[in-house]
Amino acid sequence: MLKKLPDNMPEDMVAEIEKKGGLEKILKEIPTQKKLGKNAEIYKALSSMLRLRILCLLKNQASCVCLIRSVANISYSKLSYHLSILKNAGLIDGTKDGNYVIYHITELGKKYAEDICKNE
Amino acid sequence: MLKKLPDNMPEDMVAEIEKKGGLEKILKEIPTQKKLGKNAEIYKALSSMLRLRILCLLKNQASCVCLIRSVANISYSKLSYHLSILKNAGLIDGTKDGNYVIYHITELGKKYAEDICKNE
DNA sequence: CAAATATTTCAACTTTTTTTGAAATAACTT
DNA sequence: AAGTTATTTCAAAAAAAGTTGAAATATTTG
Repeated sequence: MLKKLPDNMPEDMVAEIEKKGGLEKILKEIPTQKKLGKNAEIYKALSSMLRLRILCLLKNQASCVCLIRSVANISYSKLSYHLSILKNAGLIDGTKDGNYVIYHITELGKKYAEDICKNE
Repeated sequence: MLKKLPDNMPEDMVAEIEKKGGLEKILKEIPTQKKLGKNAEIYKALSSMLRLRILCLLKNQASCVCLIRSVANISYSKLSYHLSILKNAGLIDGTKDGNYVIYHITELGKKYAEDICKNE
C-alpha cells in the first residue's frame, strides 16, 4: 500500500508517528481491500435519498413493489434498478409471493436504517 | 410523499398495515428530506474505497496531504478532490500549519471510521 | 390457453462523478 | 524579491451511475 514516503513532513508529525511505533503499525490498522470494498458498496447503496427513503419504509413495513412504487411515486423500472442496488448490497431482500415480490429489510439493513431514522 | 395508493396489494399486507394504524403512521416514521439528504451526502462520501482508506488512516494519525498522498500513492490533484468530498461531508477537516495542511478526522468521521475499522 | 397483473430487463440516453495534467495560490526560504 | 515547496483549482476527458420507455418474464385468473 505505501509506495514511497514523503521527502519531508512537519517535524512534530514525524515525532508523533515514531511515538506510535512507526507508520507500519498505523497502516496495519487500515482494513483490507476486501473489507473496504464491502463497506464502500454498502455506503454507495445508501448514498441516494430515494434509496434511503425506501430502506426506511421497509424498516417499518415489508412491502410489495407496487406499494413502494406508490409511496416513492416513481416508475417501476426506475424502482427495480434501485431495489437491485439495495439488494446487492445486502440491505434488503425480496421474496416472491404469487404475483408479488415482497421486499423486506435485512439485519444489515436494520443496522443502518436505525441510525438514519433515529431522532435528534 | 405518497401520491397514489396501489389499486390492489396482497391482502395480508393490507391487514398488517391496518394493524399498525395505517400507512400514514408508517410514513410519518420516514425522516425528512433534509435529514435523508444529509445522510445521503455522508454515505456518498463514504462510498469509495480510496476515501474509506483515507478516513481510516486519519482515524489513527492526523496527516499532512503529502503523507496521505504517499500512503495512497495517487496524484495531489486527485487526492485534493477526494479530501474535499470527505471534508464537505463533515467527516474530516484540515488546518493549515505553515506550508502544510494537516487533515484530521472529526467526531462525525470517527463514528463511521470506528465501525469500518472494527474487527470481525 | 388467452388475457391480465406485477415485476424485471434491456439498450439508448442523460447526468453525475472521477481522473488528468496544467496552472494558480499561498507560505516559506534564501 | 525570486525561487521553492505544499496544496488547490480548473477545464477537458473518461468513466460510472441513473433514467427512460418498450419489451420480456412469470404468475395468476377466466
